[in-house]
Order: sequence, then structure tokens, then C-alpha cells
Amino acid sequence: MSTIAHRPQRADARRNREKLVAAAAAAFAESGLDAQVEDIARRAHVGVGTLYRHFPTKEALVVALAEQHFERIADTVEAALADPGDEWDVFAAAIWRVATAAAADVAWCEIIGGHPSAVQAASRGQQRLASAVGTHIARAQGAGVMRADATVEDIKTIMCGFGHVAAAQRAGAELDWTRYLAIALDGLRTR
Amino acid sequence: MSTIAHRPQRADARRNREKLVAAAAAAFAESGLDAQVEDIARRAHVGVGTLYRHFPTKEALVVALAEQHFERIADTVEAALADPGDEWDVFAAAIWRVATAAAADVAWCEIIGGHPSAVQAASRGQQRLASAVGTHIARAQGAGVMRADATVEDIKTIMCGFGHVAAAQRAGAELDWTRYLAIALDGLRTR
DNA sequence: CGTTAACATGAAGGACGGTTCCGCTTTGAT
DNA sequence: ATCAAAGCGGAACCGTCCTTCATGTTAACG
Repeated sequence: MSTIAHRPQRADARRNREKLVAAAAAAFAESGLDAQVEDIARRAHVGVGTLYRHFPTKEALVVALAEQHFERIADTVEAALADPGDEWDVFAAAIWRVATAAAADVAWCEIIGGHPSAVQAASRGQQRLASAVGTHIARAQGAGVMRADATVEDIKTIMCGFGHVAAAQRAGAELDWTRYLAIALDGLRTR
Repeated sequence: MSTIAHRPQRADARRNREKLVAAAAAAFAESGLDAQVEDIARRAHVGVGTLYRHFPTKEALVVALAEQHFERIADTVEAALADPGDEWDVFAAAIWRVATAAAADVAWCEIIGGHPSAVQAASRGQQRLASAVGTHIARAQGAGVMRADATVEDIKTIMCGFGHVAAAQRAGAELDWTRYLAIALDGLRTR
């Protein structure tokens, strides 16, 4: 077995990769996960071939973006764990923060809403997120402010619904994701 | 202006139309709204051309099915109005009945979840449904068992989320629409 | 500089799925 | 039985997108 001498990645290639990720984020945010590959390449001022050099498939690009999204959500939810306030308020505030960020981005909505492949990737961000949410739940239940039977899966389920409602609203339906969250969170709270 | 003598629709044509609707319902239930036209025609033992003779577009077929779905849902919700039981229980039972029927059918989920074109048709079924739901809400609020600020739009929103959760569950996601409904309905109830 | 491997390009390829079209068949009225 | 209109079939058409590939370009290293 010999050591293969890898030439370092070329500087322009790295730049292009970053431009592609940014362009994809923008295109997906605007048009949802079925934004066209050519549009993404155009926004990055790059040929489609270049896109395919960096990502073997459009799907791979989506997964990369999804992972990025989940990392950010996990950041938000983990950060909230340090907040010393009322357990319920802290949890609810974190959810609202995540939802507000997601609602402005069609792709987030679709990913949170459960895009088949992006979700199946049991990725680091998702695991961090699940763990942080679990801690929030345990705390809130300990303080008696969250229904005792609530689970991490319940939160996932609610956010899945949220993603779709927000996406539908963006698409013109007369819906209000704000009401959705208010009601769902109330349903999660102890009465 | 002369009276145009319309020859009555031929018997075989009527049969084919019915077979097409049934086949479409089956195909959509199984594969969702993006079931293929050719598959629908095949199930109806008919050529695609025949399908297009009866429905100018795949979309038209979807709208026809959607209208049928909404009529049925309206039937269920209207029927519940005659129930003399506790206002909340009656309302909740009607929602559960609708949800249970819908959860078994991918197309129902997608339509309830807010399929763009099928929803925009401010059709008879939808109007009946909205009106019946409005009556339920007014009654429950009058009895003090539903949050005072709940609206028909809130129910639509919740069912939109439901549709997506149920569809995702059918597609293999580890979600539980049962939990979703339980929590959302709790959030709608007076505490 | 010169060399070379990595990289970029975008037109062409290919798969997929809705829709059209025209020749053939069936119905129903005379 | 005959005929015209209505209906039927399904191969071909067409638009849309993702992906590939042959060709030209560029960064990095000696």
C-alpha cells in the first residue's frame, strides 16, 4: 500500500464550491428544493459542469444544504439550553426562533417538512438537535410545564406540519403559520 | 339563437368516465397526486386518449377528485352537527373521523394539505365544509370548551399540517399523525 | 517558463411524463 | 341494414430537467 500524494485542492475550485453553496441556498430559499440546477449554476457564475464536479448529484447539494440547516437549528436550540429563564418560555422561544428563520426560506420549510432523502441522513446536526430538544423536554416536564407524554418525535411531527403550513402560506394559501405554532405549542403545554 | 340539439352522451362513454374516476381515485390513493396518467388509464382499461376526452387535463381530474373528497368531508362534518352530545366531543370526533379516512389515502392527504390548484377552486364542498366547521366552532365556543380566538382558518391550517404529516408517515417517516392530532386538538381546547 | 493534473464549460444526451392526433370502432337513430 | 356522429386507442410529440462528456483553460510546482 503506498501513500497517494494528493495535490491540495486548487484555490479556484474552493472558491467555486463556496459560490455554489451560496447560490444554491439562495435559489432553494426562493424556489424551493426543485429550483433548477442551471439556475443555481448561473447564480454562481459557473457552468453546470462545475456544479457536477463538486456535487455528484443535485440531491447531494440538497443534502449538504440540509445538513447546514440542521446544524444552525441545533445551534439555536442548544444555545437556548443556557438560558436560565422559565423552562417553558425558554423552549417556546427557541421554537419560535427556529420557525421564524425557517418560514422565510422555502427550502427550510420543505426540509423541516420532511424531504425524503435529506431527512434520512441521520446526520450530526440532526442528532445534536434531537439531543438538545430532548433535554428541553426533560427540563420542562420536570418543571411540570409540558405535558408528561411529550416526546422528541412529537416535536419533529409538529415541525413537519409547520414546514408544510409555512410553505403553503408562502405559495399563496390563506394560512398563518403563526397561528399554527401558537396552537400546537399550547397543545404541548400543561394545563 | 337556435336550440342546439345535443345528442345524449353515449352509454359506453359514461361507463368509461366512471371507470376513469374510480381508477384515478385508486391510483391517487396509492401513489399520490403525481400518479401517472398512463397508469390511471391502464387501471381503467382505457387508452390515454380516452382519459383526455373526458378530462381536458390531468389537473381537471385531480380537481374532480378533490371536489368529491371535500363533499364527503362536508357530509361527515355536517352530520356531526346533529349529534346532541358534548360540544367538544362532537367536534373532536368529527375531526378524528375525517382524519382517519384521509390518512389512508395519499391523495386526500395532499389535497387536505393544500394542493395549489385543487384548493383554489372555491367549490361547493369547500363552502359547505367551511360553514359546518364554523357552526361547530361557534357552538363549542358558546359552551366554553374551545379557545375563544379559534377560527375556521385555524382548522384549515391544522388540517393542512395534518395532511403533510400523514403523507410523510405513509412515505416512511417515523411520525405519528395520531399524536399530531391529539396535540393540535388539545391546543384548540379551552384550558 | 514548462509541464501536468486539476478544473471549467455548456452543448448534447437521455429519461420521464403530460398532451396531441388521426385512423379505426362503436353506438344509436332512421 | 345503413350512416353519421361520437368515442376510442396508443404511438408519437414535445417540453422540461438532470446528467454526461469532449474540449479548452488554469493553477501549482519544479
